[in-house]
Amino acid sequence: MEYRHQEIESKWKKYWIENETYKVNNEFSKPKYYILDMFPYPSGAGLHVGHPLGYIASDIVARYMRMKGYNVLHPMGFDAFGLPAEQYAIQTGVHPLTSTMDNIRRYKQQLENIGMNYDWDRQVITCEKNYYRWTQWIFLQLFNHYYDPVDQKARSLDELITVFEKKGNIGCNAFTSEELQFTAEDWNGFSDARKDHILMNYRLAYRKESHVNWCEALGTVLANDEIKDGVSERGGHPVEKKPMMQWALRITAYADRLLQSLDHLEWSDSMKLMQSNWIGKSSGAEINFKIKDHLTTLKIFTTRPDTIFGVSFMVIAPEHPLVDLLTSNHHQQDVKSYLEKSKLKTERDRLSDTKQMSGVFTGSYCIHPFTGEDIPVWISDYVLIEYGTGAIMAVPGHDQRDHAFATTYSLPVLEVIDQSAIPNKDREAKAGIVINSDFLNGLAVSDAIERSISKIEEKGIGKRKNQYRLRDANFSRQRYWGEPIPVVYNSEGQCIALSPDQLPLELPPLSKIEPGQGGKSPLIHAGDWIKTQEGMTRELDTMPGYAGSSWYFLRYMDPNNEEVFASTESMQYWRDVDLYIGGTEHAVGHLMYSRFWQKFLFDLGLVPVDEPFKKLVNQGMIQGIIENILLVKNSQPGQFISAAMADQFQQDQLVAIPVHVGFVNNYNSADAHLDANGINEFVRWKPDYANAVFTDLNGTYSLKEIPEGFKIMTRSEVGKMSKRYHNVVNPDDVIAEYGADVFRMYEMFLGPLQDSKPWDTKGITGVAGFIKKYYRLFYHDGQKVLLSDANPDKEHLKILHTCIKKINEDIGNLSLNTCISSFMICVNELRRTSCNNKLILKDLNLLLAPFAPFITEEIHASLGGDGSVHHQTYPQHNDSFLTEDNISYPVCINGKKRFEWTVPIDKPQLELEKEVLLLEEVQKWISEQTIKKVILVPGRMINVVI
RNA sequence: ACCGAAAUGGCGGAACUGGUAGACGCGCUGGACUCAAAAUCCAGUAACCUUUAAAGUUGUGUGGGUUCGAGUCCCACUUUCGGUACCA
Repeated sequence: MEYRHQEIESKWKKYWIENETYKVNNEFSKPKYYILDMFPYPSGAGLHVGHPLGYIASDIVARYMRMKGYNVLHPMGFDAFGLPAEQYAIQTGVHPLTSTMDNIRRYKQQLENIGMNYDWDRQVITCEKNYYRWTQWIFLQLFNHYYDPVDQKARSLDELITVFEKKGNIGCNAFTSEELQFTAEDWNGFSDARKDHILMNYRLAYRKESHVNWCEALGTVLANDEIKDGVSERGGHPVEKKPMMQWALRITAYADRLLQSLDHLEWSDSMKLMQSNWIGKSSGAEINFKIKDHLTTLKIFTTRPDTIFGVSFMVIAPEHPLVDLLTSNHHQQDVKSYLEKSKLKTERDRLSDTKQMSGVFTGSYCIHPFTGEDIPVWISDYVLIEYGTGAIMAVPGHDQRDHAFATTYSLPVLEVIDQSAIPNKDREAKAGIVINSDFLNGLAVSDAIERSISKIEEKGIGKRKNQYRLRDANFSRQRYWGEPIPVVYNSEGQCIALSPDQLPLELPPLSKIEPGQGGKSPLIHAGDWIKTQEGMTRELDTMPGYAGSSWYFLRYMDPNNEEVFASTESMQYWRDVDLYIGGTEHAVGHLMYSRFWQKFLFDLGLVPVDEPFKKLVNQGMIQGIIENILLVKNSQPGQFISAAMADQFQQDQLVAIPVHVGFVNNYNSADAHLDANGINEFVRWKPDYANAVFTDLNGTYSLKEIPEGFKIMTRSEVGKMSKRYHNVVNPDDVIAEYGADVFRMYEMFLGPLQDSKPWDTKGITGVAGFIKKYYRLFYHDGQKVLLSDANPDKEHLKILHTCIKKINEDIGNLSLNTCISSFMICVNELRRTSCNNKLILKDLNLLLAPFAPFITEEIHASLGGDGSVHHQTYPQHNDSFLTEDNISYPVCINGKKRFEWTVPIDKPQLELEKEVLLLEEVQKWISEQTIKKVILVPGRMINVVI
């Protein structure tokens, strides 16, 4: 009888639920281990084979740690608010809550089929009000706190108000985005609205004007994802940047701490580097340039104040508030048309276009603070309004892009650093001696930077400043399917937060989801909900996707608490995540926001540690194969050509249309194609192409004329597995065919956890064969094998303990692919030596349990074991079983291996060195040459150098 | 454009701090069992040169370098993947 996985899996799934095998209690006497996966967004396509890669790995580690005696917290939940559900609702009318809950049910079932050991009583769903109530609560805390950079912590806004009442803000260090000064008298005289406006500059959750992607034709704000090639993906309408009042989180207040505490984390260096580059700290100076014939100044930031004598023009961003003021009458037209062009460009385009610079002269000049010369002010979109002050002093002599710009518009290039003594000099290198620069002449760059800053400060025209690339996080979405922001506005537009006891502010039901006028969120249609009884108006924006995911790991510690987001007691015990596994796609966004929230909550004394994720591992992505069919652009009625003919066309004449991989024959191979059948399926799926024609090397045919054997080759590429590419592979079919244990082990066997790889089931029969062989150690022809109770012999102990040692080491390194190989080797060896020893096989079964939870549970029971196999103690190897008598040395001549030499393991090194030279194989190579030296690495190799 | 990662047989991959390149598995070839097939088991399998063997040569994306010795370290580059609200 073969191993019948379906029967056995459903039997144990049921047992585990009935016996609460995976129930997690706060057992404070045991050491804790918290292992977490990044929870999924429950997409309509279901769980795909890429998700479980990390989930299986963490499931294995969780089971392993439990068998090692830890109290393991390994929860799962759902990041349930998001754009796709809303888009689906717009298309189909199905309410996001309905579709989301359906998807969650499906995901849960799929996860259980894989044999995950989650305690579902701890599940967190971000769109449920008992969860988002606390997301709103944390938002209120952010709203009611400011940041004190001196004490490096968040403080209550009430304290700040008291200070303002007594002393105004002069000499106040609170972190702020406005440099407005006022006295206590000023403050006390301000209107409520004015005070409210000023406090917005301090709150950690605040409102400000930011730029959004506005699509006039669709009447809505678009996510970057909804824009392709600068136009809306839906309908291809133009998209432009538009300023709108938006909520934002003042993450920049925490920039330094987010950077500093990276050092203490067990994250990969590349991950820390990405985070640190994202924060992007740079130091330099902020300088105010006088504007000729105006009273205002132009504030710029530069990291190279040493090159101030090399400034030949200024550049401001097209969105800069001084654009109108600086544009002279004569230049109105040019500026206007330039602004319109650049509005349509995405930020990425603006940064990518480094070869083709564009800009326009304003007609105005700044005055150089030291030379008094006139400096023309230009507008260019290579300067971004969101970074620094949105304006720069351009030094084309020592900055690549300024140089490109100067060349394009024939502006002067001044050299102020002598780099003649520097090899491989590059324009931007901070090395050399300053020249042509008055008081800076003769100084080295680093000294000149210091000197110039002191001079600038002395003159009162600027100051030393650290600048961060990180910018405040936009927290507003003009969407329905997100957490409502718990604030209301009075008739003067003053913003008033709800009190915590008014939470949760529930998302009102909406029968129809569509944007309101002027880009308002669909909540505008929520009728009574909008106005409170007191005559206030509710905030209509909702929170972004990352709100709920910024703190969910805390809720798992105490998921059903009604009084607080999690009790102090439970947080004291679980503290932080010991191992966090998730994809690199969250490298900066989610991980940065979570760290920020954690630090904020830590400042408030609400969590015991200020970093949430001690150790982080990024699993690779399981990619899909995207199969495309090539359409000739602008062809009527639509001509598809075989990819074999693509070279007969210009690249930009063809459009690749992703087709459902199910239609493609020999998918993911050189012969991937659509045959007549596939073409028919394709047309049924995309009826727009019913009249299209299909061309291969032999001719062009309409749908009805397609001859026998006709093939239209597809173009295959590797990419994300996603609903939008119609290439999602579900684990369900694989599990139905081979069983969950095989699926789990195969995903691990594919390669290192951290690597990305395309999904392919080619090798799965190897793992299936392993499970069958394993089963046959215990069952043969439907009969239980009679196992021996004797003491195990030396050979079998060595086979087993070699494996135990390797598995323990490899799980520690998360090298789970090599674990699978080790199991295969072990089982092959035991079979080769016809092992039927019960003690050996029992330990092997324990060893395998975290990887193959079902079959090992079955075998544990059949061996008469107590309770669940997953509650047993994990085997530990014994070195005394692993000793060897002999060792085989590779012998190299000049570093190249020539033969192997087996010697007793305790042979002294000196003897080895002597005897090796006498060997026939060595003599052969020496012949007439002399021996220069012999290198012996004990236990590893011998190299004879001649 | 920028940040990060990766590249090893026909394929997925192994090789811990520089020390036997290709473990394990897939695929392929041959054999055993079978009337036959499936399943299972056994053997072989980097390329090249010698038609066997032995021996040898070349080989870890490309080009250089360091070293007795490089898949591993250094420099430059190519391609692929992931990310990007954002270079001062």
